Amino acid sequence: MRGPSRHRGATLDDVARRAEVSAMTVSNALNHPDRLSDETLARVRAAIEDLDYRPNRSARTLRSQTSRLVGVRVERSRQDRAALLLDQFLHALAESASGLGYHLIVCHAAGDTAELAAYQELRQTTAVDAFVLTGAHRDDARRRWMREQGVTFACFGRSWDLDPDSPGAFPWVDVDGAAGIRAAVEHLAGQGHTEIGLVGWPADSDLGRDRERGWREACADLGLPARVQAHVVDEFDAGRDAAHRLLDAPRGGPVPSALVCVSDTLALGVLRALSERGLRPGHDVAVTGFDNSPSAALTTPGLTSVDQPLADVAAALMRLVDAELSGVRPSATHALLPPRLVVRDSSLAR
Amino acid sequence: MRGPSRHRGATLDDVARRAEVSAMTVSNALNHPDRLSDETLARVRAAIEDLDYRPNRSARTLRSQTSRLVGVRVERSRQDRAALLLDQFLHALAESASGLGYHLIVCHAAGDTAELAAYQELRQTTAVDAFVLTGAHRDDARRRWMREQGVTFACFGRSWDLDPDSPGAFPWVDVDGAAGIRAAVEHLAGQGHTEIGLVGWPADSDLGRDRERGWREACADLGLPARVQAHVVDEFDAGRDAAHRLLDAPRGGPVPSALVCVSDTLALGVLRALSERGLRPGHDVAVTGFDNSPSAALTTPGLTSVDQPLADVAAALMRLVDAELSGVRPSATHALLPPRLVVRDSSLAR
DNA sequence: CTGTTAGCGCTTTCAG
DNA sequence: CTGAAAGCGCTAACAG
Repeated sequence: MRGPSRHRGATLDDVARRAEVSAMTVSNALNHPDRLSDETLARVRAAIEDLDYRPNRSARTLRSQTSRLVGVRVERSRQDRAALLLDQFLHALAESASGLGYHLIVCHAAGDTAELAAYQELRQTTAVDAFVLTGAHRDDARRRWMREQGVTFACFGRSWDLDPDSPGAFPWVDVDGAAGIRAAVEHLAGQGHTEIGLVGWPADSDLGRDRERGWREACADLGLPARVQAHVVDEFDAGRDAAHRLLDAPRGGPVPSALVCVSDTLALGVLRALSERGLRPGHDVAVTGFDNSPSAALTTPGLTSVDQPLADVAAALMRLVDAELSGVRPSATHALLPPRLVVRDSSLAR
Repeated sequence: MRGPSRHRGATLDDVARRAEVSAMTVSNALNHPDRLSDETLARVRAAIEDLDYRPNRSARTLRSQTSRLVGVRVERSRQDRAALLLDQFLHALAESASGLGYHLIVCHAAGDTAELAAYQELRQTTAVDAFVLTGAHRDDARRRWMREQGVTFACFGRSWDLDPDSPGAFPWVDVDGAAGIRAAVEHLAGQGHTEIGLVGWPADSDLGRDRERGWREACADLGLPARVQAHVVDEFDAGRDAAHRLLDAPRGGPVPSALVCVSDTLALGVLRALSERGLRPGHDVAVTGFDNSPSAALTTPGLTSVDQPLADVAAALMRLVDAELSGVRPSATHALLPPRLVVRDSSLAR
């Protein structure tokens, strides 16, 4: 029933014996099926099936120096920030990886130096083929290291400081933050809001500047002022404080009736501030977030938020990695995916 | 500077040559340092250092049939449930693993059958040493499979149907749910509540029954009635509907002034219901959750919740796995860890 | 305490 | 299109 089962499953030789070919032919059936005649291929495949044969990754890696393992760092989540979506992203990445015959190997690291050390260790000990990075910074030390080492990688987060066609360009996938914020602004304008404020990140954040641009451009297109704004770090309390400041309308400035936030964390902080001021979200001040984190759906009132297509991001990243590892010239080395606004009560008057 | 660096780092032979010993001695320096004289050990270690040598996992695995890789499944998170804490748990697990010289390899699976298939694949192709399972069920097919295959594993979630000393017992780590709910009830009683209701899971959930027991026992100890209760699936809307039902006080029954929920998902649903009824959380009806998910801190008002010590759980799980793989008889094959109540505004009168 | 031999399971290389 | 030989880097088993 189970064939000539050795203790740990069938080997290539077992399959070869059964199919009455050499081990090499079985290997070719797996890796270069085009090299075999149809008849032989069918016989080998039947034998593989019969014996429930799976190639041993260690042996393969040892010989071919390629592991079909992709490294990914998992960061510690912070209680003062909405979920990092790691849950969804990692699942999606694992799914896409497995669809292409890869597995994910996880590493953790406390800081930036430790991150590189962890990657290096994974390269040296485990022959990891590639890495998926999240959150590209400008002038990212990680991508410099990857390039130096000649390691394949792809990044969730675009290259802000490099032209996509420049020699330093690297594969990335990102979500169009400006478009997401624009959708939020348009939705709010459709609700009749005319003074739409922004709660953004500090100016040194490329991601934040991109999202801010969406706000500014959408307001301009709609003929609305884009003047009420705050720029704070991505923390709950910072969002809360910012809302208080903006709603206090310093120096008799305009009072926003809607606040667009560049993250759910900030938006949730804004909702807290509204509560503290006795204002009703949606009714008195409309609020939108970004990320569509689990909290957005579960808080009360529900938080309107920009949903990132994480499954698509993950799939695109794995395709890029696979293309590079396969030596295929991919049709594009980067992708900017459109987000989708999920409307909930925090931005509706009733 | 970099020694006789081959293309992909130094090998055992490189180190052996440099230390003027045999390859075997270098191997022993790594795996059985007690077998070497102090003098030789020091020389080998210096050579390892000099060459920045790291053992090749594939070669080691191929030869010794042990990979120091631990498999863990990542599930898709659901938008209608509070974060599964995968973020925090996975990071903690990765950290504990790396402290003991292991790495985590991720697998995904759509259903229960697919899960076993994924584990089997990881065993056959990648020689994964052990698995960490989450969420044990009664009569769990996964642990039966693990046992049949002779695979090492440890489970986040206790064995409900087996005596810890019975032959079928397996290593597990869990959080004491009853104690967590008890803490919530005691806190509410301390706030003056005398009719404390429960929003629990269906009776077929062992985990839910355990938490319910905490409520029942705490109420009994405090001389309070434990009579208002609902049992629903773990979804936001189910919690919301349950709260409406309980607060409608069917048949003129008692109206609870506090609701203890067995999950944050349910508690967040309850908060939504309060809002729909124009009731103020904490002031009119106190609410507590379980998990201390990110949403608990970020919703308004903040949700009082039972925090699970995930870092401790992860560390204990990896210790169990390591003990079993090392053939060490562990001092205990399971651990029940105490949770900690985090009090926020949802359970405070002001 | 240290070294020799052999081979884990696969794929690269090169011949047929 | 198929196969034989060799060896990836390491460690188990044994010998000295």
